[in-house]
Amino acid sequence: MPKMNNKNKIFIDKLRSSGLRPTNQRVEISKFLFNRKKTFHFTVEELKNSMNLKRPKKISTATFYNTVHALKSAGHLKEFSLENNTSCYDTNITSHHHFFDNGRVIDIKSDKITFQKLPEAPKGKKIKNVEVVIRLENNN
Amino acid sequence: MPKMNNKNKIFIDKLRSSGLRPTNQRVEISKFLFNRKKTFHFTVEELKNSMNLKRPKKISTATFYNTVHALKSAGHLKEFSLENNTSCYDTNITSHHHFFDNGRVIDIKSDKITFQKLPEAPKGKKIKNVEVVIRLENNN
DNA sequence: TAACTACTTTATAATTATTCTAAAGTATGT
DNA sequence: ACATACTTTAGAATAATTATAAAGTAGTTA
Ligand SMILES: [Mn+2]
Ligand SMILES: [Mn+2]
Ligand SMILES: [Zn+2]
Ligand SMILES: [Zn+2]
Repeated sequence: MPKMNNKNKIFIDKLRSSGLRPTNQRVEISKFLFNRKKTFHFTVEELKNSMNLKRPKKISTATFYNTVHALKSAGHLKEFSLENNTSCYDTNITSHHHFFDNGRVIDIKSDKITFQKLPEAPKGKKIKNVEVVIRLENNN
Repeated sequence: MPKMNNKNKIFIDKLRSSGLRPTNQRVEISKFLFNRKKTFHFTVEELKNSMNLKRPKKISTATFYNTVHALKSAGHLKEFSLENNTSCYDTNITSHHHFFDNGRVIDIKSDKITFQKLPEAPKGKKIKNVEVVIRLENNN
């Protein structure tokens, strides 16, 4: 068996809990996504391009989509739509908000926005979550 | 010249101010969009299907896209992304918020949501707008 | 280890929303 | 009517995503 790299345990666990065997490709993707200090916002295309750029043997598009979807379904990633109608994934799975600054997405911690007034959910419904997008433009 | 139908003036004006000549197809689209009391949220596909359903001579896809884009660029429609990454257009061009209830989009008037706290824009930037999405789910 | 099985990866095809192209149609000004 | 410019349309092209199916790999068993 391949030697169990203990320092990868956390990345492997995210795969396992997503129902995925920790293959080489998947572990590399998981490390690339989660082995960082700051939130990572990415489209699958961006992820694929940046990971494949440096490697001789490319990981296929399908593997990127499959892995990201599984991680998302298991709750290890959040998904939202960018203004050009592509999916953006977010390694910050806590409830939070975003600045949209042209193409760039920036996290806003949940406690930076509080409400004075919020509407009631329509009859028979309840609120699942509340997400705020603050669109930015340049000064002057 | 075709007799100037005065009751269509408002719909024709929206086209003219979007840089479009008021052709038959465009006037019909403009009327379909704006001749209603309540906000209309739609995708181009939905618009095309519902308008073409009843008519013997179909309006082409390109005409729907072109007309909607021109109206949007002129500020007569707003655009946002649905969760399945398709463009949703909104006849309510005032600043407002939305409930997302499964596939359905419902307006929330701007004054129904007020903030206690909002973050500052990053250096060199200012806030263009703030939009809230409240996602709903069924009770129990 | 060999064989068996199940899961993975990949290239490629298919799909969907959208945009582009270019030809044929229509309106407008003279 | 003629010339010109704008429109409509069918169909091709694109881009993001999903599906397919063959070849590869890993885990298990004998
Ligand atoms: Mn998806
Ligand atoms: Mn568009
Ligand atoms: Zn985020
Ligand atoms: Zn609306």
